Amino acid sequence: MPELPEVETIARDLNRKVAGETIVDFWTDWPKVVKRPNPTQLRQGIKGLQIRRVGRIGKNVLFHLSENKMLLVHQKMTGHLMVGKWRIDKKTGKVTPLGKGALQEKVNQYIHAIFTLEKGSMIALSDMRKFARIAFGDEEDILKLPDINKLGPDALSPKLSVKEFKERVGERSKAIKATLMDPSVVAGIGNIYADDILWSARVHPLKPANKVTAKEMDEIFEHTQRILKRAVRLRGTSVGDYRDTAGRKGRYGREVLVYQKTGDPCLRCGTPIQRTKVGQRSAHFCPRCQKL
DNA sequence: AGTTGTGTTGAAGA
DNA sequence: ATCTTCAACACAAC
Repeated sequence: MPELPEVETIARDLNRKVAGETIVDFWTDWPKVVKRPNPTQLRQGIKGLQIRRVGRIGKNVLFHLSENKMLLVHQKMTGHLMVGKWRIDKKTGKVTPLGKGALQEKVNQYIHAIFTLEKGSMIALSDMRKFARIAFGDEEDILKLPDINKLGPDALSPKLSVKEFKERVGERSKAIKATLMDPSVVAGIGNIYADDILWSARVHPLKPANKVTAKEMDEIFEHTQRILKRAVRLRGTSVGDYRDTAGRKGRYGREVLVYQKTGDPCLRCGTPIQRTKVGQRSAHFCPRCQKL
């Protein structure tokens, strides 16, 4: 479940580990993972390009490459990029991690794409549910893709003011939780953090966004910043199968406030946490603290 | 053994 | 236009 803090962690790790390296090969056993152009063209086009820098916009990982090329990876629900070494059996498509450690864990074994680097290490995409997508091309074309172009401001962008946040979020009539999670409104907030943010701000997840008071909106903005930054420091959440580039878990999961804590006492008032549906996603909240 | 739920988000349907 | 539902896919838990 890579949300903003998880993607940020991965992008930073990658920048530290592979910036300056040259890509010499690409392999996949799941052609659909390459959204554009196609696996063959990606393989040919990316050979010999150097990774200049790795960054992030919303939940997209962006590799800035030489010759003004760009590689975009969206990890979607269960995807995560790792750096290490693997043996690829090209006949059976079986990928085996070399060496011991976290990369041996089952959750890290659903590898469907690998970029080989000049010095022998690899960037691998493990994705159990195969929702992740890769795009490659000229930087200007990649940045024009709706994946990037349609995104609202990044939730942690220093340029995002309370005023703009209020204007964008407050004009929607759908539930505040669904609005916070809508990437075209604000980019980066997913289910886990939306639940924790709304609990912290004491706002009911089903309250229509345009009915949220100015004061509540201030609280939501404040807690969005605070919680996401804290989660970045803790290297994200691993409730399910998220792992960092070393295949290791994040630590925010240990201190989740309400997400998936149905029946547990509210940390403020002790009332059991309830679970409901917003859209077709679960939402967890305290029926006493969080007002409609 | 079948049903239900799981992070995302685009596209289709209303 | 705007909101809701579904689909992509695999697996664990009940």
